[in-house]
Amino acid sequence: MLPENTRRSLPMALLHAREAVMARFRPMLAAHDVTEQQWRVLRVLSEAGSVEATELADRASVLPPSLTRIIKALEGRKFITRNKAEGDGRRVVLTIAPAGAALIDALSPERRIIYDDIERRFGQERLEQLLDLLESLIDGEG
Amino acid sequence: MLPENTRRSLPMALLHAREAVMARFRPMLAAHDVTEQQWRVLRVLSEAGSVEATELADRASVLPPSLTRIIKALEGRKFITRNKAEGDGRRVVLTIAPAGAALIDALSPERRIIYDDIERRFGQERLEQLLDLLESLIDGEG
DNA sequence: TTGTTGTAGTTAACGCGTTAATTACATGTG
DNA sequence: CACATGTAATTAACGCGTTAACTACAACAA
Repeated sequence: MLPENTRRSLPMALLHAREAVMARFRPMLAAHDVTEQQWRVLRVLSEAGSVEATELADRASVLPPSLTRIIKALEGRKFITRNKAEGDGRRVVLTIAPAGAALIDALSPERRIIYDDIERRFGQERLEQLLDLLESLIDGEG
Repeated sequence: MLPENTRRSLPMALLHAREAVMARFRPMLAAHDVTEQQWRVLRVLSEAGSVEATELADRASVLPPSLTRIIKALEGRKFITRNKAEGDGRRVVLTIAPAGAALIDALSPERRIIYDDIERRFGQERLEQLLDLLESLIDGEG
């Protein structure tokens, strides 16, 4: 059956929900001149150290063409470094730089506050339930 | 508490879930040379007939600058018509045109099949549950 | 070695999201 | 009326998503 109104349309609901959540994080990122996608890339590198471009794109949920642009931007600001992989001239290895790690650290407290606030307002149990459903939807449809 | 991995990060989960769902609809829209946003605008106009730009942007979840571009594209293909509101020269009134209505009708059967398939695979009860949680998240955070 | 096939990244083109600035018109105040 | 303020829509600028095309390098076979 077709959704009779957009509010009960799954794609629309997912879009709005994401907008609502990201609205809380956007000001923080904007204040440090980092886009949402750049932030995801930095976080992955921060957790993993050095990662090859393909794996980085996958883990940060960014498409290869976007990653190319993001790398340029982050490298220009000395947040990351870029090197060719030894043994395979096609591959590129990205590594977090001190300035990038510093940015992650600087934003962590604020991130935690926002996360905690969402969890408190929405309810921890329902948040887990929502994450379970989303995870299942992703696996079932992906 | 900060999510320890991206899979349990709410923004990331919402992004992936939406990607997974939209992947089912994208080929249909691409086959008719309509973007996701153009499709949303058309659907709103199809349901409501004539709508002013501001309300249309709101109901289709599109920002005003995007709507301006979308209107140009849809008007160029004679899917909609654009007129100034009588009594207020600033406002713009959009109306669905026959070609636009025809596109909606042409895609409806396929839409239904996709929706039904998602509902069947994910489970109708869990779908309702997910929509409830999303709605609540939107209201609580928006 | 040469040619083919495959893979990793990049570039290009187009559309949308986002924010800020701008234009056109409306409304209110003096 | 003139002026300031407010509102609707557009334009501009920049970045990302998406797809396709392209470059560079690797692997393999003849």
